[in-house]
Amino acid sequence: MATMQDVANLAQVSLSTVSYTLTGKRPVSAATRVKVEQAMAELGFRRHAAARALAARRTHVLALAYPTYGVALGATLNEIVQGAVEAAREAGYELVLWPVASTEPEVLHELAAQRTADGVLVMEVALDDPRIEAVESAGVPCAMIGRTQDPGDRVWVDIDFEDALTQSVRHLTSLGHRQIAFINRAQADLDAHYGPAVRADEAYIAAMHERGLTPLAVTCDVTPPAGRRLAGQLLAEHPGLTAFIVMNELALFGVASALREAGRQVPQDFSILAVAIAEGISDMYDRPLSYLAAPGPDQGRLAVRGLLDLLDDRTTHGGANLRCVLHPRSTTGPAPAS
Amino acid sequence: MATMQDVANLAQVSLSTVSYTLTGKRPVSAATRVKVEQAMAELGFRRHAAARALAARRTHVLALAYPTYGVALGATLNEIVQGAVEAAREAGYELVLWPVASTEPEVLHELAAQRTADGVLVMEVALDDPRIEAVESAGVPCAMIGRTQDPGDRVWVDIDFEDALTQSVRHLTSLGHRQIAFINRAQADLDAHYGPAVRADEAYIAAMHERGLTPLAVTCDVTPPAGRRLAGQLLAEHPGLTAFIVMNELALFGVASALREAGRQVPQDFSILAVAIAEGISDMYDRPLSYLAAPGPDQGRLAVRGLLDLLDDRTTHGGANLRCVLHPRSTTGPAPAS
DNA sequence: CATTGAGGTCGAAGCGCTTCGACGAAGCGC
DNA sequence: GCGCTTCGTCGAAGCGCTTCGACCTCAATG
Repeated sequence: MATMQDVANLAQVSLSTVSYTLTGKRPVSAATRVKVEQAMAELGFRRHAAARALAARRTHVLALAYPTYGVALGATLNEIVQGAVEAAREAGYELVLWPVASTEPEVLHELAAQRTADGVLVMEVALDDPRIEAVESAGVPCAMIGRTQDPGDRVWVDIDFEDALTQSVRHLTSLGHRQIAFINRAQADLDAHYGPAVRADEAYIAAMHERGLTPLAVTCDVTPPAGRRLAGQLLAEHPGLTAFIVMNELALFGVASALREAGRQVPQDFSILAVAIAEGISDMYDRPLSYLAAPGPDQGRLAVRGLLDLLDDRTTHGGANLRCVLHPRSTTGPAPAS
Repeated sequence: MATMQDVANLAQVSLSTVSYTLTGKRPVSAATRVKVEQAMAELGFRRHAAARALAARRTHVLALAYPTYGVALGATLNEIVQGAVEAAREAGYELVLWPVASTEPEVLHELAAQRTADGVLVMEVALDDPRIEAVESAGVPCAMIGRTQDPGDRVWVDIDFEDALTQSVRHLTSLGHRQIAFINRAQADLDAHYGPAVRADEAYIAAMHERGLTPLAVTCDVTPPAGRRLAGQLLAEHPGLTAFIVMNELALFGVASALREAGRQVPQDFSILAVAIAEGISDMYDRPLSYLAAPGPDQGRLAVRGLLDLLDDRTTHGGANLRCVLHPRSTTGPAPAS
């Protein structure tokens, strides 16, 4: 592999000049720049990442810690990753993923302490997440996707679940629905103080109460059969229901089955509104789904920007609460005349 | 952050002695070891990854390149990642994920050329995948999960789809089924020469012909509604069908809906056998699913081992074709008497 | 016309580790 | 008791970069 010295020799300039052409931290004449660039091209030169990191005290790597709990990196998470990768690349950083269970923050601490990354994005943050402390105690800056109970002046990017659920209830009530059930994530998420589940739950209940309606909030495992079973049961026990708000990627598909089996036509007899899901998921549905789009790519992008600001102490700390955009398509309609 | 010199000072030994206690590449007396370890603990010392990588010419990082096409890192891919992470950690390596579209091998080349990883695992390999060349041309060893048309003497770990489909057809025919359809991945996968889709298709057809049966192989988008639509159509057009072999994580759930809607009881009237899916998916099904378990964790583990062998030139090149294990549970049963 | 300052380049000093050669102190066979 | 190897330790030479201070040149300034 060609080193910078090789490039310098071939271009007949000094080592440092090559470095400055690359970093742009000092001016370099056009003529020299051309010589150097030709030499680099000829040798197929690439900076050695470790050497650069050591000398510059900066790795140009950002890590994204995602929990390996549950089934998989779903579509929503995937969107976040995409956004983060793009934003990082634009700034000359690489993004790497650290699959680390949220139950083993020590592993995260180890990783961070080795300084292989300049900053860490922590994903799927619980309200009292030990991982934040694990990273920060290693002296590595960190940004949250989601947020803890008290984020302080840390960098975070979250979805505005209060707004999302308020919008959902408003949309459905404006269509005349009164008995609206909310199908949340799994009970385990609620128990683990997983922010989205907790906040959505509270916001839904508040929004219903505000309108003098009786909330019906339930949790559901993130699988199609669980959704089907649960929805079937709800339909049987609450015959007056006319709409579901679903914040559960996979249960969504089971809910659709249950409605078909119960002989309910969507949206004539029944409305379904999906909350905070990726566009990709909405396309997987069998008809144009009414949904509130999760701002996945923006979450990733903003989190990276915030983290980079922190690194370069362009001090714009603080958080962003991103709103979901309502896309009313054909699974929500006027409440049936009872 | 404490450096190795700090540790050496505190322990009153030389820098190199500290290094040798850590690497074990030269003997260190028990007394010294204790002193050094105490000093390290006291200072909270951790090796600086970049410095180590530069000096040792080894980053102790393995990268896993996974394509960002499609919806997400599904359960199967997740399993592979888990296995790989574990195997890497056991060997003192870190695993990082590189989300890189398979359509932009240049990005992969760039990444590899910077030598931020000692080796690259390439996932979801197509039969003619440009990514392999992209990595190898940067002088970085690479291992495949899946394999190209001609893997040469490269390291690869694949699923034995020939065997899996043969087992599937055998299992169902031994139960008396004669009209068995095969629901493969998406047409796009077949068009992209994605190995699993291609090999499974061929193997299914061969296995059916061998038994004098007429194959019915179809492709299906990886979504529940696509599965439902397709299965519904197949049931209508081929009333004699009594079994589906499904190699499509999400379509599986749609297939189940279609059967319910067609009034077919599983397994009395109809059998479903899922192929090469993660255990996690089988648990998501609404009854004990008959399936051939994908050896996900083993794939990841073996690929990492193979790659590490390559790095340390413990020359055990070559590939491994892993078999799926049949778990006959309650979605397959004797063919209905016609 | 001397003075300043910016543009452009170079040499050298590290960054925090690994590893090589060297060296004294044991331990061994004969 | 002699050389021999092995053990345990040290000092120093890098690994391939970034960056600082220094230096030279050539306007522009008053």
